[in-house]
Amino acid sequence: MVEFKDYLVLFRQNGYRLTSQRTALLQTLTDHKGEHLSARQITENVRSRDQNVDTATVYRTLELFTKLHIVNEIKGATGISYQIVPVGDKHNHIVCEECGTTFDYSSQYLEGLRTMLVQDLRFELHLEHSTLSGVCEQCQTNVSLEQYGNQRLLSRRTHGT
Amino acid sequence: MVEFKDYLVLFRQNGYRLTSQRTALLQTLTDHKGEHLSARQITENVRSRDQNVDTATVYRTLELFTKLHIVNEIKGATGISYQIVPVGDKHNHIVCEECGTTFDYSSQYLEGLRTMLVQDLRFELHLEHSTLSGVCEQCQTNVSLEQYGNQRLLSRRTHGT
DNA sequence: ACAGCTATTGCAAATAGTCGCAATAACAGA
DNA sequence: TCTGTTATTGCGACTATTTGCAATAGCTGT
Ligand SMILES: [Mn+2]
Ligand SMILES: [Mn+2]
Ligand SMILES: [Zn+2]
Ligand SMILES: [Zn+2]
Repeated sequence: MVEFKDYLVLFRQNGYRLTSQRTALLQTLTDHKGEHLSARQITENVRSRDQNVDTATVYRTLELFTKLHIVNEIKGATGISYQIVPVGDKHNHIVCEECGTTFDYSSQYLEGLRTMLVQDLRFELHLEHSTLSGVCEQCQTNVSLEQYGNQRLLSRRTHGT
Repeated sequence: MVEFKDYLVLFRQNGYRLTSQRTALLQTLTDHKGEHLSARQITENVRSRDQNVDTATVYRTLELFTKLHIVNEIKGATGISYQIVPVGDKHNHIVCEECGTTFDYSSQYLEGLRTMLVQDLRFELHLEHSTLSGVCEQCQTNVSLEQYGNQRLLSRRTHGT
């Protein structure tokens, strides 16, 4: 309650209101700091505290929180997930296209890119929440990669059993 | 038909088959090279050539093509869109969080990041298809930005009309 | 050209996510 | 504390995306 004073200020400053539903969402998200929660998981958890919050409200709230940078929207292999923005632990995500694992890495890696984009394109990159993809170390060795033009291929040769 | 020989090889090599539906998809996508098409647009266009392709097939095909890097999946402000991978014109996307515009920029900007991730984390980044977000030049000047902790806020002060 | 194997498809049913709207509840101002 | 304004919510309807399964059609080998 009193912990969310910062959020309350943030809401007020932008013309939004702090409702019981939003508080429930914040509670759920902070309780699972560091985890990647799906919309469904969030809905269920929120409902365990505030009986009948509608899914529409959850989605609308998640969208708002994302705009306000209260949460990060992460597009992993299993779909979209959310996590409260980790203060003091700014990290971004890279997803392995082979095994689907999501890895964290420091935002510092993006500083160079950020600088270049600002200089050349005047575009101010937000580096608190991005998801890039590629192939992790393990999958690079396990899998026999091949070339097709300039692109990597799937390793899988046969389907089914 | 004969143009898609490369894709046929790609399919075969990985145990996939070149069906009439996949050909229709390829046709549609190449016809709109450079554009960002929604699943709906693709479905409609595909149906104009191959009467009754089901939406399920379209989604499944799009997923396959994405895995094979035949198409890029782009998450813009209006939702998800697809485009056939542009050979010789490798570019990535940055979306403005304010106005929703999607901008293209050369993959070269990501080379530095790619090198670092390989060296430090042994993660092989795929830089043919990424979408980052931030604020474009126009919105930076138009909008009065404020600070909250370390994060940028929305500009909007009041809602409604 | 034919046969067998199995990847792929359409269909239908299930989920997930979105939207308009009238009722409600924050909140700024008195 | 009371009041007016309007952001927000729940609900129902709607659209989008996913999934299981039996029928179909690529493809490889003969
Ligand atoms: Mn994380
Ligand atoms: Mn583009
Ligand atoms: Zn992996
Ligand atoms: Zn903009």
